[in-house]
Amino acid sequence: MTPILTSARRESGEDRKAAIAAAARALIAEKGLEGLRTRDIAARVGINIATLHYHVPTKEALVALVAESLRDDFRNQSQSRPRAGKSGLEQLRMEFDDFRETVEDMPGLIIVLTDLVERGRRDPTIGRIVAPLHSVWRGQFAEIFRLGGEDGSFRADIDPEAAAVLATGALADYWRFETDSQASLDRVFAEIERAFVKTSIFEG
Amino acid sequence: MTPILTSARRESGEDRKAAIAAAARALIAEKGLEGLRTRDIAARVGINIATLHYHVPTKEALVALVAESLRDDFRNQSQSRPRAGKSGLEQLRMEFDDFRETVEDMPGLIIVLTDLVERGRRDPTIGRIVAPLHSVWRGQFAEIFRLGGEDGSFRADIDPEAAAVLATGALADYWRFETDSQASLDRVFAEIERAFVKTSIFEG
Amino acid sequence: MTPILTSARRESGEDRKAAIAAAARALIAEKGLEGLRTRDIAARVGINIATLHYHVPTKEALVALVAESLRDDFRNQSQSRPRAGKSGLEQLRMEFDDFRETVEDMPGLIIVLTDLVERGRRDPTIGRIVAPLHSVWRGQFAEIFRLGGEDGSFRADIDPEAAAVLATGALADYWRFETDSQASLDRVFAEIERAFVKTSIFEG
Amino acid sequence: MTPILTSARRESGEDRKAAIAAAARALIAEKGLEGLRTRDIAARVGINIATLHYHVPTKEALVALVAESLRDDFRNQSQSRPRAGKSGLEQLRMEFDDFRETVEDMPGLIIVLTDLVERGRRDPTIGRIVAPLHSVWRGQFAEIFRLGGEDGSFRADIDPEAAAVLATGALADYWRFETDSQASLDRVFAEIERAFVKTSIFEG
DNA sequence: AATGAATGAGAGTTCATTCAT
DNA sequence: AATGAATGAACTCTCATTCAT
Repeated sequence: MTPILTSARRESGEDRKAAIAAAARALIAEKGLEGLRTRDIAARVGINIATLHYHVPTKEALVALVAESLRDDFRNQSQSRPRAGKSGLEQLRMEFDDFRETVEDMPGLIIVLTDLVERGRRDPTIGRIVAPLHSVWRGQFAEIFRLGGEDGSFRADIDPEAAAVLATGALADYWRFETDSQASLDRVFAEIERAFVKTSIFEG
Repeated sequence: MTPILTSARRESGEDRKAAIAAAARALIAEKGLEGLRTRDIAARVGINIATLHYHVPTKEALVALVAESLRDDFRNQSQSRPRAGKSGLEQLRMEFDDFRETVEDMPGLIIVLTDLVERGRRDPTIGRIVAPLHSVWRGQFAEIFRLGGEDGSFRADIDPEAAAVLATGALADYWRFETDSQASLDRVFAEIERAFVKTSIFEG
Repeated sequence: MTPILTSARRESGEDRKAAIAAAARALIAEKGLEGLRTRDIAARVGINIATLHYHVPTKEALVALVAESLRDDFRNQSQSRPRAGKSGLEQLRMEFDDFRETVEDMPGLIIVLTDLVERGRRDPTIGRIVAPLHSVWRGQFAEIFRLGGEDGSFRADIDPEAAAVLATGALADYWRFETDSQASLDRVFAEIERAFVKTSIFEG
Repeated sequence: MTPILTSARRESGEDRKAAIAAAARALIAEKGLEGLRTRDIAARVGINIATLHYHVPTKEALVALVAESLRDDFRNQSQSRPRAGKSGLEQLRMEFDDFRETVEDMPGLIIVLTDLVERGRRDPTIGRIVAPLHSVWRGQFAEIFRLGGEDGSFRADIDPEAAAVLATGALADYWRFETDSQASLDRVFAEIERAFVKTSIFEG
């Protein structure tokens, strides 16, 4: 993501912070938030621990930094595909594509997110940054289901918020336990579609 | 934190182990697995740390003990309601009741489970004990959906395994983020039903 | 040495003590006095730690017990060969045979002795028991050299005590570092002989 | 035990390491390797335990450090006296002087060496560092005896390696048990000389 | 902006010993 | 004579953080 090896002797504060966030994310993905050590981050960035603390004073601030970096990535991705004019079903499939892409390109991202969310339940500082992250994701699904309910691509009796819980929950759950079997991701996608798409009279 | 009065001076090994497991579960629910300290457990049980180590030699063994205690609780609950002769839909509703009951009676249980599952992904010892736990739960849903697909209470084109991912994912996801709003649990239940129940022609 | 496996439920105090001493010696030979753990001894004897403490109240007493057991073994061995009427050289060779036998039959014995001697320098209780042990051994050599000086098998100007230091030192030193090379033990024996045996005029 | 005044607040890493090694050696001499406690070393140096671990990460590394420090001291001493052009007997006497000097100036040194050698038999890491130490010492004696055998100051039939075992063994053994009586050290020296020096015909 | 050195607080674990039965 | 359970004291080691330069 951010150039790690470029660690010139004196870098601007923002560049360093970005490098630190990247290193922290990689390490969380590897060993979990629980196993995150400031020394490991410093080593990965190629700086001294004291220097790390110069840029990011406490570990809490560090986790917040990671949370922000994560949020930014999410924002960028969700804005990269134009949604305007698409039907609910089409947008749902775009979300599926996004998810698959994320799973493949940045497998760490979701692990890190899950970890932060969990911590956010105990640490309000983190909670305030991370909670929105997940609700934004779920909110996107809710919006899609609302739209699809109206444009007729989904069931008319759909409850957008509840349906979004099913969708995000399924994807997260899949991610947590199905890491290996790529095949079943398609089956989960398919089942989500069947769950919400309007059943024609002739299929019933 | 103050030693509970129930702690008689000398107890049988099994009783002590049970007390230790209970204390550990409570503490994990409070502070997370990450914040679990052997000294806190000992204090809660009302014994010396060395005594704790006498019964449970290492922290790893302790976590394994918690995992087993959790598994036993799950087993007991799932066997307490007779499922024989019920339709898929009826059984699904029984699962909902179970879940609501768990959420209300033992809120810690799911938190602890989630925490252990997460750790199980890195620690094979824990993984071996906990992974089954979640898959058993999902397996129960899969079985219900399979049955309901056949007895006509659910859609004929249902993919039981994938549907189970939706169901367990939704419940777990709900749990993780909706702790407060009791209301929406019903909406999630309802949406799950709508997602899989066979739509009559007249409703379509 | 002492039957270990015979551990019937209730044994006489003396038998138990002997078994404990034997187990302790074996363990010291394996892991050194530093690595000696009361629990290991108990396990080896097949009894509970509390039972071990019933028979031997403290670890210090245990080490003393081992020291005594060692001393008894030494006494027995030194009395097993009749020395009367032999020349100094002959008796020296008998000592060599004893040493080789000990090295082969009870390799642990010397390790344990060395360890105890070292500890005896700090712990007076042990010192009082073990110091004699080594000085008895050296005393035997001194006696032999004195005799051999008089009977003409050794140099007339030999200083028996100092010569004994050479002899015991050489054997102990050999033992400490030459564990593997059996061959050189013979060379050490030979050199000791040459060092003290009277040189005939014709050899000079 | 009270922090020594020499410990300036901030010292260079190498200085600290040297101070740590010195403190460790003193403590080993006092209480033995078995009784060596990291906390005691830190206290003696006047630093925090964590600081001790900053410089020497583990206890094993600490013992290795002590072993190296010992080796360096030995090297320095053995190079301080010019041996060139001396006869075997003269060099032997120089070794005696060295030994007496060591015994008087750094009584701890030999105790520590003995302790490390013993531990080296079980711990390969230490063994690799310490074993050479003793064999170097013995090697020096062997070299002297070889030389003296050739230059005629020692018996022609001397076995240099075996003779070296006698010499080092005697000195080490003397050290181990005669700590107090300075007198007999001279007698041991004298006996070693008589043991190997060529006997003139008239003395025989 | 950077660093080597230092630290307080605490973690899990070990061990000889004792208590109650 | 024997034991399961309990314990105090101590041990090595870890980690986020700070200080002096």
